[in-house]
Formats: sequence, structure tokens, C-alpha cells
Amino acid sequence: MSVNDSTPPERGDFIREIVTADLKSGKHSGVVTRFPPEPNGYLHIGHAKSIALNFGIANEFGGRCHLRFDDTNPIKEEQEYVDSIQADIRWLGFDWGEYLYFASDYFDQLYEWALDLIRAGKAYVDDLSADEIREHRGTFTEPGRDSPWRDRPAEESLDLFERMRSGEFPDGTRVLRARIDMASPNINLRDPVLYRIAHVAHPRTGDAWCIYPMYDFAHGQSDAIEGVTHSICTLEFEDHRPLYDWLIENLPVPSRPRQIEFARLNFTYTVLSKRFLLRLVEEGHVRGWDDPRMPTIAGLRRRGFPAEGIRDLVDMVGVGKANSVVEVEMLEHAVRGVLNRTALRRFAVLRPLKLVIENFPEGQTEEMDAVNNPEDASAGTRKVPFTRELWIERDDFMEDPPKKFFRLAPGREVRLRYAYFVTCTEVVKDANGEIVELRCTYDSATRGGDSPDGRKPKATLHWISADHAIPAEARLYDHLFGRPDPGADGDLFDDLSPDSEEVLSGCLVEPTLAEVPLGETVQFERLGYFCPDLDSAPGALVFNRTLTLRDTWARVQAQSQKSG
RNA sequence: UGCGGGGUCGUCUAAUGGUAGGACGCCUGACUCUGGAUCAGGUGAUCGGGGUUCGAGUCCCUGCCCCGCAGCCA
Repeated sequence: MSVNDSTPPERGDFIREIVTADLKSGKHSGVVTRFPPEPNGYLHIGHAKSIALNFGIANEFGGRCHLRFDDTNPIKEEQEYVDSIQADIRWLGFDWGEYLYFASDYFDQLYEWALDLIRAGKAYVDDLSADEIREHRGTFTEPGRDSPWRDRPAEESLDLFERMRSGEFPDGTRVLRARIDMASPNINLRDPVLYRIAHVAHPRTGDAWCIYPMYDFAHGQSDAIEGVTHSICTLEFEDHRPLYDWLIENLPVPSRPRQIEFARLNFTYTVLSKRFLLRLVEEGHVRGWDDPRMPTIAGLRRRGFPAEGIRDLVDMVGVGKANSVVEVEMLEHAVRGVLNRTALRRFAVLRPLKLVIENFPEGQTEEMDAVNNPEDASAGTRKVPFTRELWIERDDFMEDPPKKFFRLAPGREVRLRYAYFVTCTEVVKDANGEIVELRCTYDSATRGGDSPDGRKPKATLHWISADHAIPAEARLYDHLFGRPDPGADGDLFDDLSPDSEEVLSGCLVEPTLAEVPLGETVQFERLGYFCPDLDSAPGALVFNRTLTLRDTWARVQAQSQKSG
């Protein structure tokens, strides 16, 4: 495991307490966990919690964590997902080493065990249709009824099951069911289906099988085969635990794993549902599984979120059994924490406004020293060219500023970061009254950004030399949904935010920004964190906004708008 | 309605019968060549009702609310 080689915690969440107790009591001499994704979609931030938990626990206790694909339903599963899942886990910083498995690796063994169950009178082939089985299952308040085929001789079931396997029957005509208790208050124990017929090629086993085990018949046995000690899953499987245990007890499995359930991770302004995410992709609401607005690991990566921030978030929210919705701000806080420490600072102007320094010599270029990362001296400095004509941010000027606006305004002096103090002397407008240019003067005594007389402007602005600016596109991202609880009173699609992506062309960035490698996130000073997008190319730069900086001014504005 | 879970600041979480703590958010202030970062302070919670106990978020009884389960999905 590559992340955090640490010692077992004194006291952790309830799962780590169980593991600690099992080790102390001698029930287990080592820890084996597993992360068991179904390859029917991309991994999302919710999976990150399970991944960090399983790999984290194995790591802390000196055990191992298997990656096992739960590929028992070829109708929904694809190789593309097998590949993306592995890439995403690695990117998150975890490593399963040699322990890569597939539930389909165990199809032969599972089939043998099914035969054992039939011989022991604990399973039978049922000829009922899916509808009939549903009818016989009963309801929450009424017990189920036995299938007429429940008591057929084991030899007959054996024969039928073998013929199911050999492809003799069409899909849906027969199933193998466990014989447990049709009157059980736990519906999962009312003779659950163990095998179904599906004449579908499997991504790994091809045409070898036309019957496939259900989740319940595959999962626990796979755990047992691999020697998994603690099988950690989410709350909705709590009802399945009695069945999990029943199968372990009634089959000659080589070990006895224990299932432990925890509450999955959810966020405000977010939906983590594979089938919904699939629809977003298929219906073209987003740019793909890795759209920067998607809560998928691939999306967060493309958005510029560092893996470390995601791991930090998981540590922050903890592990429990109470359903919870974490405010997405906590994720953003974790990400900003990492980025603030690591991201290089750069200048970029998203909405340019021309600024001309009338008393600065034409044709002259000065090289200004700019700090790459004030949080990390080892990141060094760089030179940024300064000339008579500059671009500044439109938002940094107001002709008629309100009281709390500290930036540039007519007659006001501000600092151009790492350069000079400038004072606005004139506002140039076009025929429509639109501001097209600012005329300024500069104080040559303030070179580098400090005044010998101790003057302190209230604002410091970023800027780009017009002679050196490089054009770029910026894609500004915001929450995919316009409300914290999408779908709470209606269709999820109605809550999709029209402002989740804003594309800005005509942005101008400093020369060094032409060379940011894919996968690196930098800070555009005073604006936010940005990273080059997949679509970026030399001469056609595209940057994704990862997150804005915390913006006190925006808050002040919002407040005055509300009160005023 | 049967079964299985769960209810602690706005949100997430800790306290394992002994001062209800932390994180995020929010609000103040300090500092600042990013209205960033950082630092300091503040706001703010045990679902209700009974009981046991010197002492209850924790144990007991009772009520209420929330989530999951009736796929040949996982």
C-alpha cells in the first residue's frame, strides 16, 4: 500500500475497533479486506470512502486489501469499466499489488458449491416465472408461499441445474433457489435466487457460461475463498448478512469472513447514483464520465482535485452507521488545503480590461520578480514581463465604487502586484458608453511593489503585459445542481444547474502558463485554482477552474445586495 | 404494517456511567504585496417522556421521527 504506512490506531471508528478486537482475541492473525466494485460504471467520490477504508485498514494493520471485481452480471458490465476502475484506484494512491481478482474466477467453484447445496436438499431448481416468484414471495406483512417445485427430488434439481448450465433452457425459464424459509420476516431469506439463466457473453469468461450466480451467492463465497477477514460494505446490505452467514455456514468454504456495514458518503449539491450518472453521460448533459462537474473520480481528476485532498476529506468525515449528507464545502476545504500548499501561483486575466500607463516608456519591457508559492519557498521565483500596456481584470475597476470596494477607481491608487503603484487618471469609453480602456500613471519609485514613503494601497491587482499575453479559454465550473438536495421534490434533471459550466474565451494568461503539464493544478492569483483540460493544445489553451479562492468580497457584495 | 438499521451544534463526527470536545460553515478581530493563506476569539447540539444512579448522550422502559428491504441488480 503506498499511502500512509502507519501503525494501528489506539482507538478508531467502530470498524477499526472490531478489527483491533479480532486481532487481540486471536480470532485472526492478520487482516484481509477487499474493495469489490461491479464494473458497470465509473467510480465516484462515494467509492473513494470505501477504497480509503478498505486499503487504509489493511495498511494500518499490516494486512492486505484485494481488488475484486464483482462481475456476476454480464448484462451490465464492460471491460471499459474494469480499466477505468483500476486507473482511478491507482490515481487515488492505493495499490492492490498482486491481489487482483474477479468473482468470475470462481464460477467453477461456485457451481460445485451449488451442486453441494442441491444434494444436501438446501437448494432447488424452480420453474416459476419471475412474476410468479414475486407473487409467492409475499409482502412485508404477509409470509410467502412455497413454490410448487420447492420439494422436488434433489436428483431432479441436479439434472435440471446441469441442463440449465448446458444451455438447454431459455433465459428466465428457471432459476436455482436456496431452500431456507418462505415465512421468514427477512425477505432475503425467503428462498433467494442463487442462479439465473442469461445467454450473454461475459467480458472475461466469454461463452463458457449461460448461468450466472447472483450477488448473494458470489460475494461471501468469494470473500471466503480469498481469506478475507472483514468484508466491509454499505448499509443496504445489512439485511443480507443473515443470508451471507447462512451460505458460509452451509457450504464447505475455506474461511469464515465477517460482513460489516457502514454508512455511505453523500454530499450536498451532488448525486451519487451510478444509473443517474450513466444517464447524464448517455443523454449528453455532460462531456462524459470525466466531465469536471461529475462526482466521478475521473471527473474530479479532470477538474484538478488532488487525490490527497480526497483522502483528507475521507479522514475528516469519519465512519459511522448513521446516514449522512456531508456539506460539499468540506470537500472543497480539503482540496483547497492541499492546493494552497502545493499550487504554483500564476497571473491570468479572465475578463480583460486594457490599462495604459501614460508615463511609462513605450517599447520598454521590465522583468518583475514574482514568487511562485508563498507557502513553499523552495518553489522559487519567476520573471514576469511588465510593459506600458497591460490587461487587468474588469472586476477590479469600478467607475462609481461603493464604500467597501477597495480596488481601482478614478483617481485612486492601487498596487500592481510585484510591479508598481498606479493611479487611474482617465476612463475611456466607446460610443455605447462601455468602458474600453483605463489611462493611468505610475510611480517609478514603487518598483517591485513597495513605496519608499510607506504608502499602502488598499488593493493589490494582478495584471498581464499586453505584449506578452497568451490567449486562453477558461471553463468555470460550479455545482452541477442548483440546490443542495437535488431531486428532493421532483425530477433530478429539473434541478440541473444552468450555470454549472461557463466557458470564457478571450482570457489572457502569463507566458509560463503555456507549459503547465496535464494533471497539475495552479493558482491564478486572486481568482482560484485552475488546471489545463484534456482539450488544451499548444496555441489553444484551455483551463478548468478547479475551485475559486475563498472570496470575502463576493460575500460582502452578496450581503449588501440582500440588505440593499 | 413485518424485519433490519439509525437519531449529539446548520453539517460531519468524538465522548466506551464522571467537565458534551473537534472539524466544516457562519460571525468578530489581528496580520497580509492574493479581499487568498495564517492566527486569535465567538456562535452553536445530546429526538420526547418516564426510570435506575451520587452522577446518564451513554443503562432500563416507553413514545416519536428518519433510512433500507417485497430484482432472475449489486
